[in-house]
Amino acid sequence: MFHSIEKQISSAFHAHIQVRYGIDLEVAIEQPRQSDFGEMAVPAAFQLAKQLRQAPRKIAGELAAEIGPIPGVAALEVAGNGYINIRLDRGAYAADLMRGESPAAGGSAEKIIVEHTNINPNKAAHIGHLRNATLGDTFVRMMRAGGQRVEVQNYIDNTGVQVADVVVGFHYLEKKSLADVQALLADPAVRFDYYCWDLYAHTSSYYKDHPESLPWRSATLHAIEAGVGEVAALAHLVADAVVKAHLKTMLRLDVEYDVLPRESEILHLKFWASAFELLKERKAIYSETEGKNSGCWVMPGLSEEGKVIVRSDGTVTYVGKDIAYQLWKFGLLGKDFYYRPLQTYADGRVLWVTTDEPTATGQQFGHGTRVFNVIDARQSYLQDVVVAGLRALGYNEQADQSIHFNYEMVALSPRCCADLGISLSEEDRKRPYVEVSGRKGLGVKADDLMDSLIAKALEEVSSRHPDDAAEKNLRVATQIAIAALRYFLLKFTRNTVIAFDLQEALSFEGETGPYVQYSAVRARNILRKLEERGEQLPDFGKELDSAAMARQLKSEDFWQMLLAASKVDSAVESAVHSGEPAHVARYAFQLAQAYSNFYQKYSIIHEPDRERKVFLLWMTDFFRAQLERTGSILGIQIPEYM
RNA sequence: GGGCGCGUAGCUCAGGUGGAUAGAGCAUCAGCCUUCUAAGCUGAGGGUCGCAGGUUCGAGUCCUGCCGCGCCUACCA
Repeated sequence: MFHSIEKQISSAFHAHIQVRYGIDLEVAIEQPRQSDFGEMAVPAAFQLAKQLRQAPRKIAGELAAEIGPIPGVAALEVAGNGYINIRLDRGAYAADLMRGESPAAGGSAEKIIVEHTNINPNKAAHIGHLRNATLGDTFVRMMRAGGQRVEVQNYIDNTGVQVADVVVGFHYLEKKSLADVQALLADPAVRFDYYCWDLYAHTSSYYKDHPESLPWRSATLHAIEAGVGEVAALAHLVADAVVKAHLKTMLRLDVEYDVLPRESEILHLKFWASAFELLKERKAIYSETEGKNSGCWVMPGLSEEGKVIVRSDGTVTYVGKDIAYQLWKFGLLGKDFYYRPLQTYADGRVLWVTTDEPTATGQQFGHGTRVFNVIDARQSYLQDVVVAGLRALGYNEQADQSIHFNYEMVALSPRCCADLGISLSEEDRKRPYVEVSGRKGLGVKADDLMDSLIAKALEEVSSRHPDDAAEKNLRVATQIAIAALRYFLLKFTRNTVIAFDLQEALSFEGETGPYVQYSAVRARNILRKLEERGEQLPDFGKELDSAAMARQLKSEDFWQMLLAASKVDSAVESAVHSGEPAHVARYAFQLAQAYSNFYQKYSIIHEPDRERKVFLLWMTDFFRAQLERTGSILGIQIPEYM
């Protein structure tokens, strides 16, 4: 609503300036810092001042006097040394809001692919993975809210070194057979992903103490790549089981995917071979004959010595496979996966996984026009190599549409390490934060964190609602815990290193997810209480015409609140544009704050004046709807009670 | 050495394309529950926006240099 008026005003000024001064000016609309300056401010006079060689104030005066009426606008005022401040017609604005907005047309031909989560399937997910998944999932929700077509991919590297290391742990260190590991999986007392977490750390430290055992790793990798024998079967067993655990962990956060492209299929379907031919044919890589990279296929340009794509032993590096995958995402590889359904989510969405066997499903993925790779900032260099690869192949357009949606890592604060009983080296203790390391087994497991949050929320909920069923309280506590976690991970902008602090993450007060939920729950409570008293929710359309709205909105307080609540779309759109889910989180908080304030200040159900009461109820209902909508974009559900 | 990022209140962080008196949460202090849920609300204190220049009507924001911190810079992923 707010957004469409902004556009109207901008184009009205644009047209007028074109006619009056013959200047084609992109008219910006700002929001005044002080609310009593009006709802919008046009700084166009400043921009014109240079070209016209006149004082901004004088130009602003001319513009305001001559532009004529603009629909929805009540008044134009010249202020400061050249701002034109705009006051909207409040009654008309509110009446429009009540009528409901015309849904965003959207529906462009664009198909956006977002790849996120991408956890190596060799251990339990940790807090760093949660930041990735939450960021990716929220960004997807933001774009889908704007009517975009988005496909979510979660890449599974089920044949890599990390999986191999856990297999080494089972096979060489623990001397477990395939059947032994199957038994382990069947044992309900064992959390398999946690077991692997420890085993991975164990194997890593074993290599360190016994470097002579490193050939185990390459032998295992070769067996996995060849795809035969017990070791290969073991690798599949481990990876599949851990993937299943990750999906379950992510589902707790309401994170869903459309497809899991797996490295094993990239291997078996020879995606790399196609990409390799393409790269050679178009001279994007060359065979190095001297220096330290002698015998390798190298991509030039990125560093002095170039980036090795194919090692001297003929095996391809990770980046090479990534280039093939990126080509596939754009439909440029000339090859495709086959797919089979893996599971169906509660909302009906089907999750597919790649396979190398032809299937009759007719399902298709990929062929995107834009690709977002949600990958942490430490991998910027590799992402640059992938994009450079596309460019070297002549795919400049796709290179431009390949976006590394990067974010900084989650580290642990020293206090957090102390709380968790993690002992630090002398060196680490001096640092502002400590990097999470799967290899060292250093980190906070995602499920443990969620469990702590739920336990804490449950304590609160049951003390407030001792009479409600335990099962119901648990459901509410879970919703609160997840909201707290998602909000915590989203409130930081992407390039901020999160020094994870348990105390802070466990907080449900102030700028948190539960605060947002609480505000919406209160709004709902009022509407419910009204019905419990035997009153009916008024027919707002009938009782509040624009004249009534205008009377009520003479109150600056009400007007400012309504204005704030009507900006969901512009907030989300600008957050999509800047690629910052944190901006949506912040907006949700501001919305909640505004309603909390309103709730505290005005008595709604007990308001004696009928028109005012109906208006207050309408505001309550409007806020409720806007809070729920913004919450759902953040992946935050509003509980029944709190 | 090179590349990227960061430095804003005691702490943790926001501050689209330069714009009006630099904001929020936490913490601290002082108030508000017989009245729609106190996971809340009101108020107070707290700032040389790392430092120094530059660009202009105007700089936390743009440019240069310096200082401090982090990440990356593998024939690991």
